[in-house]
Amino acid sequence: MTDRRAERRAEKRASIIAEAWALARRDGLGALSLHGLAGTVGLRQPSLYVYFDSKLALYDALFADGYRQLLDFTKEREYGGEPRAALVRFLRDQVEWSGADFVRYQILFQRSIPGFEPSPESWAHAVEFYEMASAVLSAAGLTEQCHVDLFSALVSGMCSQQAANDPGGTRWAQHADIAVDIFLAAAKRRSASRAGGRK
Amino acid sequence: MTDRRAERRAEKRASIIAEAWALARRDGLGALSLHGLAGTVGLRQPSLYVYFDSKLALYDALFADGYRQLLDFTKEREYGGEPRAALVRFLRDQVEWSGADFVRYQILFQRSIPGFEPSPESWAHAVEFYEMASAVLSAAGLTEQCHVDLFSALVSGMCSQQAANDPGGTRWAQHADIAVDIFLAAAKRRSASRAGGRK
DNA sequence: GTCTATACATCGATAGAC
DNA sequence: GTCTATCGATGTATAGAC
Repeated sequence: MTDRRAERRAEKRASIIAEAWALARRDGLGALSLHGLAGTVGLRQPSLYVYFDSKLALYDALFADGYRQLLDFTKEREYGGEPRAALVRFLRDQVEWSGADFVRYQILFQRSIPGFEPSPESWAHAVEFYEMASAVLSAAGLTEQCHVDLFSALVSGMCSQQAANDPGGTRWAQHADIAVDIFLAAAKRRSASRAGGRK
Repeated sequence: MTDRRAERRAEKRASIIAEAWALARRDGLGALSLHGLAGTVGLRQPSLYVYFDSKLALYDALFADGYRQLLDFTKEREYGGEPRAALVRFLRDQVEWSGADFVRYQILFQRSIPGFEPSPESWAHAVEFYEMASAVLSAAGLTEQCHVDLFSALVSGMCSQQAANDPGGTRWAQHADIAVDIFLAAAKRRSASRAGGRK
């Protein structure tokens, strides 16, 4: 009985979040208002406080939901198998996923809302994702810290350019294989030069 | 006479812009308000309209001022001389410069203010900068379009990580030389494989 | 859980006196 | 060029009835 009630409540909360995404995509993340959001879900603005403690709590819910989407997306694909090919697919998928929704990218990876700081519970999702990502990198032989840092920066840059300049497209995603080649060659050279350093 | 008046006016405008930077750094770019800004420069809020047509015009002035700073910074350094070393210096300087001021990075390279679009005059500064930057790249032998795109994405990613996660530091800037090595090696391999393609 | 009503603050922008 | 005064809209949040 109480389960049923909690379930209804969770469904409604989810529908509010879904509308918040739509509204933010239309007007901009920073222009999101509780009045406007309430209107689109058939409520009055004060009723939103039944589901969210504050506006920042709503942003936090969006943040958590965005990472939840990213984790689902990443898990349902398999990045096992041949490591180099897996890394290429991973990179391309990440860049395309970022380009699919600019405001989602914005709230997950940019700090654009004054005063918003993700809660520890929401951060936990982010941490889980970064652990999955680094596993894919190291499986392909990208283990040197500086190479990992640079590759991460490259992923970040490709994603931001894709999201900002070619949303929904593949202008940067299409270079995934070349990007991986470049870095794996560097990693190989590095280990070779270390092995040959005795001469 | 009129020169004198125009000069005074320009000075005051510049001081308002300087205070706007300080305020945005303190409260966040999106939290900047004309009331607050007027207070810090010893004016009442309506008086700001003597210097800026609207709030978006103020953001546009910040955008133009930020690129002006970037152009000055880039021009006063010389990126002539040995091309590889020049590219390394260029990359390191750009990343450090981005990390020196997060809100400046934010307004120049991210789209975080709903409704703000730089004016054509302000965009001209941006274009001038990108022409300088691509000259440094091509001098070092980075001419393949996909390599240029990927290197640009890498610069963007290093700058954003530096600005967001280690402002004022060198955690990403210090990898400039390795980053350049990686890309120049790729460019060299590419041209070599093309030359040997006849076999 | 949803509503009405409202408090209370802030904001951008304009009008008009000086 | 700066001011006072004010408009009008918007915004978050709370109190209390149902």
